[in-house]
Amino acid sequence: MQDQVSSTFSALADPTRRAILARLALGETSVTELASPFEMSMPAISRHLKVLEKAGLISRGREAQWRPCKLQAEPLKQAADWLDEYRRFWEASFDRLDEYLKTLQAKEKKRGRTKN
Amino acid sequence: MQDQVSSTFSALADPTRRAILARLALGETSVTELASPFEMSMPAISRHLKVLEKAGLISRGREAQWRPCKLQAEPLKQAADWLDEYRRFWEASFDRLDEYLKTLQAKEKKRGRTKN
DNA sequence: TCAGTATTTAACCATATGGTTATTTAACCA
DNA sequence: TGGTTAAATAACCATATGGTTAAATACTGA
Repeated sequence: MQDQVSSTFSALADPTRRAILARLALGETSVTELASPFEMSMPAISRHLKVLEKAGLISRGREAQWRPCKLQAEPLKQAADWLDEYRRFWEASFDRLDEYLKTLQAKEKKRGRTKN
Repeated sequence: MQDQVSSTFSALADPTRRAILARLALGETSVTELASPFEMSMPAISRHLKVLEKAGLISRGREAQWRPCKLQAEPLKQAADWLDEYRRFWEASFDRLDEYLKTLQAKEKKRGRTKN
């Protein structure tokens, strides 16, 4: 299989799955209720849930004939941590970013090659 | 096409593309240099770059026969904002999370159905 | 104009993804 | 036991993804 961060981002790349996670943020619930907002067959939802489960984003219990799903946020934290490395790029103004890159290059003692 | 957040997460789901972004965080550079760390043909890299470009994660210039790539962080911010909605789930201890869910349910004035 | 370098595009292939309907499994209830 | 509900699995299909090699394009520089 692939690495954790890849499978997390991959799971999050589908709007249906993100909507499912949003619903689970309100508390755990059954597959049928998770499926209800979508114009999609149960097997389709079932497979989305399998993707989320493999990515560690949900866990499933057993309660009579229901298989309640529950949000597991740890992989989201890892994804957020990855993104956080780039925070300075969207927080800095363009001018300040240029400054930052110049500082970086100064530290690298002109190895040439990369422009700017 | 798909929505912005979907194409961003989708682009980030590949380790090669994340490595390319990591390199671009050091400053803009050519396709050939971006390709050098990988055991992969140039066309493969070229297509990864196209995915990143379509997701708005990079922009490309023209300088003689080079097409320098540059990181564009705005979509990363949107992805981070999406994830941030779930921060409380990984920051809260399990006990505190349970408390939070109970509070939520209290507000909902027992509509029944969802357990916990 | 011609040769070389950088990059993209074309054509192809294998596997993954996301959906469907039909069937099966698991548990409840009477 | 048999009928009902919840959910997963099987079998199938179309399209997307990620790689390849070979060819085309865009620019440089003599």
